[in-house]
Amino acid sequence: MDTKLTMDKIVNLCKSRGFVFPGSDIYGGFANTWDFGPVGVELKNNIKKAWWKRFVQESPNSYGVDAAILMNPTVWDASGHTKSFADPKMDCKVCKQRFRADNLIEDYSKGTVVPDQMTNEEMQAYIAEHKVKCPKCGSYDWTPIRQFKLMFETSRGTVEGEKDVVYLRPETAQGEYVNFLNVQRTARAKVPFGIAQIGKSFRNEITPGNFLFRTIEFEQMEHQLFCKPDQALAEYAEYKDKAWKFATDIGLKPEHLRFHDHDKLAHYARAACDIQYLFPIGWQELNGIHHRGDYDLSRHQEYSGKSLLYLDPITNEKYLPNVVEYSIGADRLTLALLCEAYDEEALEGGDTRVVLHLNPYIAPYKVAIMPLQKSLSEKAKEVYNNLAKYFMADYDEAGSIGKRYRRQDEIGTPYCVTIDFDTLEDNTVTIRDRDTMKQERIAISELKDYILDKIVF
RNA sequence: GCGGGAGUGGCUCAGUGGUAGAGCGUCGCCUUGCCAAGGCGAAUGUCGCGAGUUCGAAUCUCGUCUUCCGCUCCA
Repeated sequence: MDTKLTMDKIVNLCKSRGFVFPGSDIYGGFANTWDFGPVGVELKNNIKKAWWKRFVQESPNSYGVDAAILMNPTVWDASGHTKSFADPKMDCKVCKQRFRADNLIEDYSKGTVVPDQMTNEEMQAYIAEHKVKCPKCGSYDWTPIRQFKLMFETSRGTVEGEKDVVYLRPETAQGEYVNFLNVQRTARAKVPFGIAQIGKSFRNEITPGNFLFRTIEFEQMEHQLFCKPDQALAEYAEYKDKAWKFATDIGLKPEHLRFHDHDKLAHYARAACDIQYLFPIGWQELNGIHHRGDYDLSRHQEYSGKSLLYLDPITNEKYLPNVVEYSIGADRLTLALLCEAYDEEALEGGDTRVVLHLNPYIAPYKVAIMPLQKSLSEKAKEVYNNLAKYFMADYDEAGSIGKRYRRQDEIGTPYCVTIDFDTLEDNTVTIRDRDTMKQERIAISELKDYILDKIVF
């Protein structure tokens, strides 16, 4: 059997076992959208829980928010998205390549013209006047400039014709920035402190999707640390360690992770670095850590007209904190963990089993209860009902016992419990470990604590 | 948006003009009783959709939709 991991194998397992289905499946799908199924939603929720636990629950100076997806449109002017997230594109009619008009002008003029200051009409006139040619094929045969918007637009309005454009947020970060003082005041937080948020973002990208890797709707897990400007670089460095520790703790192998520092920085960033993961499609970004300086707070101060200065209660200094942002895609992390956990193991007798070696904390089901025979189902259901009060448990009485083990292996269930005839006599069961396939006999009364001990993050 | 491939049961595919098949999977029963065993049985398809050609279309023609792979970006 070919044991090389491919994205196809992950996609197929996800579809057949109920992790992830194509979005709008019965209509033939909808590109770059995916629906999480019964076990997928458990997995993803557990991943989010683990992240929240690490970055909020166990971080005494961090606080959560859940901001609205639809924000006052001025927020996106302040953040720079209405400008930078709408690219003026032109297609070469000869070779069918698409280019950004501003890049064409910048390259043609060798930097002597600043297209950022130009309107689309001016850019188009410039290109016509200088007969700027296609960099690829050398032709001069362009389509008109079309605004390619990366933000999804919708409208708000009660009267037809009097609508205002509003945007589906392209990132969650602004929800934390605009609530900076609200959180600081109500939590009585002292700098440095963090605001965390998990939520959906939307980007209208024409992109190769690579399954969950890039989707038009995705969930971000973000932590924004507000700190004193002279401490920002130190915090930034510390965040690299924190991000790395979380990635490895949740189950990604260090040899599949690496740092990647950015040379070219986004308009808001003073320093930026990614952690990349070795996906089946190669090294790709898993999360980003950005030192954003006071860009965001100063812009929001400017556009809102509200002071966002922090008053240090000890030194009485007044200043605009700097922000260190740590952001990771929940869907992307889910994909990475599926890739990491996926294994095709050769068994004695030439058999193979597909098994997901997931961290027990994030596994969809913690335990599967299986009666050896259907005549034992009453006792088995009793055990199941008791355990289901504490964590996700599965119940399976269909097919041979071996087949049921394999089914649980494929969805990463760390423990399988079988109820046999001895159980009726002495109230003990066999518990089998997913990774080692070792079995041991324990009392029903100890089952709950036995499993709870193993599923701590 | 452009170029190229592809759409037949849940999955993988066969079927090139005569009103749909296999394997796997699923479900039920029997058997077995701790790692995908075996037997019997069952369900699931207006062959992506819409026109056209034809006595007759999964099969030929046109259109359309969806999806996958390449071109721009990013968590």
